[in-house]
Amino acid sequence: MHNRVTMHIDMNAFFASVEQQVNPRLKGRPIAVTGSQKRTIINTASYEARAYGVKTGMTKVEAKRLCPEIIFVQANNQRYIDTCTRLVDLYKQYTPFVEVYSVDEAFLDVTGTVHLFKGATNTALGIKRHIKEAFGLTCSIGIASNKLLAKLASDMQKPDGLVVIKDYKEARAILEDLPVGDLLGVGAQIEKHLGEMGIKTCGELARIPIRILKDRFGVIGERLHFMAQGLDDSLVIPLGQEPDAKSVGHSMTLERDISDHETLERYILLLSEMVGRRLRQGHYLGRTVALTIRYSDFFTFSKRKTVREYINDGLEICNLAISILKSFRLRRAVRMVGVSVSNLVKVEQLPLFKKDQRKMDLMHAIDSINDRYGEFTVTRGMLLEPATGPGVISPAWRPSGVKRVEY
DNA sequence: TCTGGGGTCCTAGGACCC
DNA sequence: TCTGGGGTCCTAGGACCC
Repeated sequence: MHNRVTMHIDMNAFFASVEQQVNPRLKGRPIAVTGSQKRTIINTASYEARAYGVKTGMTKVEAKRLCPEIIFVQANNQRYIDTCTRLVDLYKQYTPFVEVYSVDEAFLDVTGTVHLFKGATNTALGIKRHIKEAFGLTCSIGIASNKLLAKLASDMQKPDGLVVIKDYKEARAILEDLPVGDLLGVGAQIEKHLGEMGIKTCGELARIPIRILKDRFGVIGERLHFMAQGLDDSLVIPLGQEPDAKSVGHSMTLERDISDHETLERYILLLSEMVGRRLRQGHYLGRTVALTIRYSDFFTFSKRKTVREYINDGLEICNLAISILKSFRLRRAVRMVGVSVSNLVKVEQLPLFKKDQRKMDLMHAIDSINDRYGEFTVTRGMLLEPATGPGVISPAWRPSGVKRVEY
């Protein structure tokens, strides 16, 4: 078991705080960042709004009911991406081992550098002050000997927190009464199943023999056993060393439910072009295309098709997706449609055949124009009206590689 | 103006092959 | 003429994360 000085930094109410920084009128007020679409949800609520019970995932109507004076702000993705990128630059002044866990969270392995900043606590205080000065933002920092405990620690004090878990003795004391649901990887389902076994806290979980957990929960049962004791040997994965992507996809909830194939196929083309472009940007090709459909009653399912050749052309992706659509009968109006490509390979070298080379050149030319002037300046025609793409950046966004999405 | 969007990992079952 | 047993590839779906 490694013992690394690990830090988890969690930006407090990130999107909302950024907006309050940019627009002083919003400071101290209950605000909520939402998407641009008609059917959107609360992405982040400011602490002022959270005091009224406003939470991520709520509809605007719900939020308004809880807090009539709430101010809705449309997400500015580029702003959050820029801030995140600059935050990472700041972290790099403290250690080269920075893992961008999401747009508002990062792990830092500072084992080798804490001595330069007079210890772990002072390093964290320095980072907090540095962020406050440069961005006007607050964060919660957790420090411990591994990622699991560091993340638990950063969760213990919000906003503007700093919690250090010094050793395993202290970790065990914290874990003893900690609800199992607070562990990373324990969601509502597993929590419920554990509850049925009479296990509510990590302390209780730690005393269950590993074999029982493994029989009941499989692979994740083993992890539960170790996590309940504060043990975690996963390493901080520094920027640029992330594993290759396994899938790339886009989906969109339509403004209103639709039933006709023709309209649906146009959305599928739009989504396929978006996916293809991102694959090419990341130098990926894939051979499995999945089509996801959500009906008006929220029933959601997906069907996929695997082909022999690797592809990353939007039109080819689209053709496959449409052939999937045609392979079954729609039972209801469609609320959401998604296209994703998996079974990916990363291609470092250029294609072998002249014909393929020309096709690639064309696609790259189109891509570079789109890079400069925005998505869908140039398309293969017949696409939908502009501004139909996703409105809010996913919190899982990362500043490098294929996950880069800008609209 | 009911319920977003981007991912990962795991499981289970069927087809097919030797 | 009562039915093995691996292994791989593929599909579908669920649980979970931010």
